[in-house]
Amino acid sequence: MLSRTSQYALRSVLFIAENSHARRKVGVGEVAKALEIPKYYLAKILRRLAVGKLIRSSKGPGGGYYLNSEDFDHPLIAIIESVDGPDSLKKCALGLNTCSSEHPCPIHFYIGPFRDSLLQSLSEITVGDALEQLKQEHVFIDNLLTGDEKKKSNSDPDERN
Amino acid sequence: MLSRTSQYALRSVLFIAENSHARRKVGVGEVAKALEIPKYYLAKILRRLAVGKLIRSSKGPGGGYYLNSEDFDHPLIAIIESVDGPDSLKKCALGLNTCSSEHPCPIHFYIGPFRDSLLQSLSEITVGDALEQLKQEHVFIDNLLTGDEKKKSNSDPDERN
DNA sequence: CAAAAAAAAGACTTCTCAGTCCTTTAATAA
DNA sequence: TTATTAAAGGACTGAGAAGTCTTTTTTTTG
Repeated sequence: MLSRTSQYALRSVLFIAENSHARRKVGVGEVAKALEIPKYYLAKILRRLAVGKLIRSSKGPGGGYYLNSEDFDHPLIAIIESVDGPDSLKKCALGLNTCSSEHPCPIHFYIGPFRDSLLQSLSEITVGDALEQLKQEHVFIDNLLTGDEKKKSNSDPDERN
Repeated sequence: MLSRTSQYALRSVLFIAENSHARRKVGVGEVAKALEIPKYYLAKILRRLAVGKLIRSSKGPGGGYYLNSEDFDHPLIAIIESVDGPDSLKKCALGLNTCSSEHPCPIHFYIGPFRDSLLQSLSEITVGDALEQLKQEHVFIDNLLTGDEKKKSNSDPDERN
């Protein structure tokens, strides 16, 4: 469905969004540990995201990754395409290069609508939207690994971890 | 979306269904050529399908692959799972092993419904259904490669090729 | 300025999927 | 019963994704 790389990317961006701002950045190690992603592999992914201007980075002590306000407006699809290449979702959808609405294969009929609406969702939903959704569900992105739900009573997100 | 292997598998089963019966079997070479699938790779896939009792095979002269009447009742998902392993579609959907309705990630909300209906479609639609669909569209499965539509005026399917 | 901290860069390994080829087994037919 | 035909089985290769490690660059701060 989604490559592991783009799953990592999506989760990381959401985690960084939850846990950072221009004055409180998060490092690769922190993200890797929280989301249980191989650290050095994650570093590469974050670099690609930073090059694509989907997240920000700064070097040196106190450095790390963070989002600025515009970055919350990127659609989720941008993150996927940034790490997996453009059209990665579109081209892997059917497999038949000549399968189309004019020459539909039976699979086309079932998969087509699914892929289209998935694509539309991912293009509409922004990082900010997704974050909002998490908040409404009282879920932190890094909780999804263990399944234990942190109480949202702790006010300062910087205190987590 | 679907692995290339399961795409090969689906198309092959439909092709075999269209072009064979217990007394007129088709060989790997024939399928491979018609569907433009690497022959030796296809052989492996067909073997897995045969072991999974989704298609039949017989050795020796006049041998090859074919479907018997029960085989038309298998849902398409069975073919996919037979070659890609069980739950291949379910588990690749989100990537998060603990993502569930109780602990939904934001992607879950957007992907979930589509994936569920896709999964349901693939579980409902049988090989026979898909074949019916093709017939209604006046399409042969091996036409989907080139896009040129064969006229369905030729009555005996054995005559094709 | 020097030391430390963190990302950036790049070389390298590992694993899985896809694809190829060769040998063996089983079934048919002459 | 022997030759032929086709699947079954297994060894091997290649490409790309995923993962690891080391060195370099940049930035901060004492």
